[in-house]
Amino acid sequence: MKSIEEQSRILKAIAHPHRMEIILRLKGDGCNVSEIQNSMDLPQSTISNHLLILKNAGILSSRREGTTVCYKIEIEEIKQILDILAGM
Amino acid sequence: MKSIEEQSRILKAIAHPHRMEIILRLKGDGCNVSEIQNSMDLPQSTISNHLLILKNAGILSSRREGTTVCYKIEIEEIKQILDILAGM
DNA sequence: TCCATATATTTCAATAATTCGTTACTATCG
DNA sequence: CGATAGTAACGAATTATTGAAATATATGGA
Repeated sequence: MKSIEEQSRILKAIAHPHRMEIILRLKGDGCNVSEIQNSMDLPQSTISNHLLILKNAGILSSRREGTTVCYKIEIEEIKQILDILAGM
Repeated sequence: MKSIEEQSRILKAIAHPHRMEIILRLKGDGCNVSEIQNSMDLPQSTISNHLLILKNAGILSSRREGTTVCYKIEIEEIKQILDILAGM
């Protein structure tokens, strides 16, 4: 069971419009960075930065697949939280 | 259905250890500010500021009861989200 | 009205987050 | 090996958040 500090670090990582969009995209099939970039009108470095923040928070993992990198949601509960928010 | 921006504004308001503790206290019976202050070792102005942030986000409402002020959680979903986090 | 208690507001310094251009790395292909 | 595509890291400018002291306001009672 995580401490309040850990819980709030996770929440803070999600609590940003761009990062929420990124997670929503990863919830479906989308996986590599280019796809995310193409669907969001932001510079590559900005997307990469947000991905790193989510990864450092333990929310995403990444693995290289040849020349691209595939990101994936590691914490199931994150999806539940986004679902609750989406239904508000 | 709220926009991503609105959703992230709500999340951002919760995503702070002090504010999460405040919400946890309000989930139970606790209600007025002094009780919260006494159970958390923080200056009054700090608590008051956090309460304001939560109120501005629409998460809490307040009503005066004589000399004290009673706060209450207005968004049920917030409790669900905290429950999910607590179970992680 | 004056006081004591409860809560809110203002304000400021310190710190942290955000964005994005540029540069560096990594893997594949010819 | 050199070129190219995908991604990460660096660094600087801007903006947001945090915590707390000082101050203000509200309420009820003497």
